[in-house]
Amino acid sequence: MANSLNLNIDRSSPVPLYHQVVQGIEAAIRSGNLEPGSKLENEIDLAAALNLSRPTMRKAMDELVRAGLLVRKRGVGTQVVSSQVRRPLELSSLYDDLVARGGKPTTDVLTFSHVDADAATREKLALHPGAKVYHFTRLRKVDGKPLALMENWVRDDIVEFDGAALATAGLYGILRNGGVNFRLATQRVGAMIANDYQAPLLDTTPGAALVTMERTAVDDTGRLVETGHHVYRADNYSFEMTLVQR
Amino acid sequence: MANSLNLNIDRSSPVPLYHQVVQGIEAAIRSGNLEPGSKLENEIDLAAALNLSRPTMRKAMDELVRAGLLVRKRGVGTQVVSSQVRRPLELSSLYDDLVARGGKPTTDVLTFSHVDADAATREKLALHPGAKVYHFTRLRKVDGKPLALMENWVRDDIVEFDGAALATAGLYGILRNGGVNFRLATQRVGAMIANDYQAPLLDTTPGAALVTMERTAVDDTGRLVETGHHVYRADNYSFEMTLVQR
DNA sequence: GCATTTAGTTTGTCCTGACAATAGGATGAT
DNA sequence: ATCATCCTATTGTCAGGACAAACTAAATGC
Repeated sequence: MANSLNLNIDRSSPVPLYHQVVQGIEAAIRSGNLEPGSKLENEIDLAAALNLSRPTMRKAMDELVRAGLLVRKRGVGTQVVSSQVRRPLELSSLYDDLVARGGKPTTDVLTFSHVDADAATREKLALHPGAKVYHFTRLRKVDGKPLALMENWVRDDIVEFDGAALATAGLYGILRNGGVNFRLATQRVGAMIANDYQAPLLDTTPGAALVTMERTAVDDTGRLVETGHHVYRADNYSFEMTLVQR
Repeated sequence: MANSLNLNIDRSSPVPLYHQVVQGIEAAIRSGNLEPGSKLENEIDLAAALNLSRPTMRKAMDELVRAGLLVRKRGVGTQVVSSQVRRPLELSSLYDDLVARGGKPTTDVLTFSHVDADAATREKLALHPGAKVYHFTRLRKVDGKPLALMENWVRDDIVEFDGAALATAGLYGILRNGGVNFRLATQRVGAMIANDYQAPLLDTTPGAALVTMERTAVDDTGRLVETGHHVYRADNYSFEMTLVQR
């Protein structure tokens, strides 16, 4: 539709050009300026219009395809994907999620200790026998209502921890401040029944459905930094994700 | 570690060069030939060793980084990520998953109908009022044991459906045979308690934990082809995924 | 001995250019 | 009118080069 999408590319900005394009197109889509189903101009013309090379333009569109916002077809063109598609799965913590949604998260630190890692934890974090970890359980509330019960184990050779800090900042925030750059995480989502310990903390009854999530996070040096087991009230929380065919 | 990883690149193959590299390195990692934590040669030398250009080599490594198998750091190098990392989330059906694992899946078609889409379905598939859809429920078993109860709605203007075909082939297989090229899907994973209808079908008791999954799939033309609501026994199934920081 | 600078290595970004593969419509023959 | 063929538009793949930015480690100065 020759929608010339008037983007501003700032060549003096430290933000890479392709990323500026990603942000621009994403904003145009989310604002409705680019309608779902509409066709974009072809790569060559778009690149020329913005004074960019085709590889740069292509890299930007690659990201948007991966994010599930665009669909490409050889010989045909590129199309904005029909709405419904939300943000893809990102490596962010629940705390970040809640802050982004405008909720007011608070955290109760239920237990905090610095202990020898047991066999299961050593396996998950690839630690030597005798290594110690921080182990703690937290209860996350939003606007006073309990949402998640979290149990975590963190290597002790990266950041000095204390229980008080955990009450005011998210785990990932503390680790990032301590110089940890997260790169990837594996997580497993399942379900279980609330037991007698969990139910009162989450303000529900034993036997209620809970969503479970286990996650292990890796930093940019390849270290397994943190592993955790979280449970959420099923009526409050679910995991949404976008899968892209490759 | 100058691990020269002896790959064979076949320039006459229809498989893109960068993808051959992806497959080669992935195989080397999964076979243990490239150990977790070990460092790869730098991009330039690797490209030269395989007689490829650096952009091609880079594209291959990009994919592996996204897949969570490699970690890169400017000025330092590229490293094989510590094991633990399984396959990332892909757009495949449960049927495909089970076949890949070597199980013997069978399917009972419980109900099958061709009906007017209700408001909720029209919203999910972006259909006009009065449009019709195929609606069916299936019970998926592996080696005779029930695993998943699935309820799906499919547009009726793409592929002609009949209940018998569903008993022998997976939904996605039928649609793919009908010319549908899936591109992406959004799904939401949560939990619920088995009710009186679900429990006997899944060979469990009312009140047991179930994993729920809702999915809507989009094809390469942007059409919302299929939406479904599946439930799994929590003791048999969970969703595993790899999240990559961008 | 310690902090600072400097040089080297490696990945990150960006460019120009070229050809291949595919889809879809236009064209032409039957 | 129908079918096969050609043409065009568009994305997919690949090459080679250049410079920037970040990190490491060695050399330097105090």
